[in-house]
Amino acid sequence: MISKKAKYALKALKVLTKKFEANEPTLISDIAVEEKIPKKFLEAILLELRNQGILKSQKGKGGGYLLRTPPNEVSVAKVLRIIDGPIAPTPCVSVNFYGKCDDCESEETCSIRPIMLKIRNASLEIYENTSLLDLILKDSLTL
Amino acid sequence: MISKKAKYALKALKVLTKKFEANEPTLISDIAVEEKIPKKFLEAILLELRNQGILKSQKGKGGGYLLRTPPNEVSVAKVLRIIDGPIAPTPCVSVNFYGKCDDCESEETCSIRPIMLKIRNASLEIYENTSLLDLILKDSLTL
DNA sequence: ATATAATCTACTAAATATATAGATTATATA
DNA sequence: TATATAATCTATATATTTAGTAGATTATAT
Repeated sequence: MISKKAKYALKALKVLTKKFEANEPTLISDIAVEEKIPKKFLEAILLELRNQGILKSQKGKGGGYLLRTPPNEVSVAKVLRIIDGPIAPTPCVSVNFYGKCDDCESEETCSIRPIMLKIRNASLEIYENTSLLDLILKDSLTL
Repeated sequence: MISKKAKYALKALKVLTKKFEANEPTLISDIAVEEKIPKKFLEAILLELRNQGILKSQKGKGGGYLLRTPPNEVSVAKVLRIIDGPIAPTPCVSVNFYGKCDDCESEETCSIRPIMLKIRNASLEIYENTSLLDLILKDSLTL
């Protein structure tokens, strides 16, 4: 399961994706209301996305948040890694958060690693190749 | 990420799969030592697998745990659902643990649901079609 | 009767998830 | 330059989950 935080992040980014062409900052509170996200919690999420280079922000009147890059250039994988960490099901098959499993003698002989590798590959294939733009395009298609 | 508990469960089941033909009970403590799993923690895991019909047990001397059914009939999906719960990334796309997301107006218009559905399908395809027997067969191949 | 091995009951500690409250800082604009 | 605005920072709070541990009890083979 992805966290509610990650879901909130994707929903917030969806809003900013829809407003990307307009190039006008969007208020945290507007996003919070529109997507039913607790405002203070959303603040922390957007700040994190900004610090990791996904968003840019503007303080004061007329301020708010904007995507830093075009939405087709931001993958869902990137967002999930920032908010939830590893996408892989075990540390030993993670690309960005690799870690040796403390109960494992060797990765070569581990019997559960192969299936976890398959899961990781299948998940990454989808998450890496879906951009924020894709999210709203699919959105339109289902209407 | 799957929990360490789920990984322990799969490793324990791997041991029991290898010993399935012999039809002799295996001790909790033997599995614990062999797979470097805290014994008391493993006890709880095996009990859960037994209560859910994956294992059978025998008390007293000569006792221990055995697989209830042939290992090719037990999918990794079944094990993961018992130990970790849902395989799906969100409640709204879960087959066995479906639940409405409290922040969502409608599942039809949700923009992140389609990608989560894809992830679920890809994961289930792998987890459902991999049995305990497959785990050790792949194991042998990599030796 | 005894040793064995699973089972049951009851905790514990640490980490993570999901937030909330209030003070501070930067900025546009009147 | 004063003011309102809106993001940012600091500090908690609370519940749940994770990953265990300890010790008593029950069933069984010999």
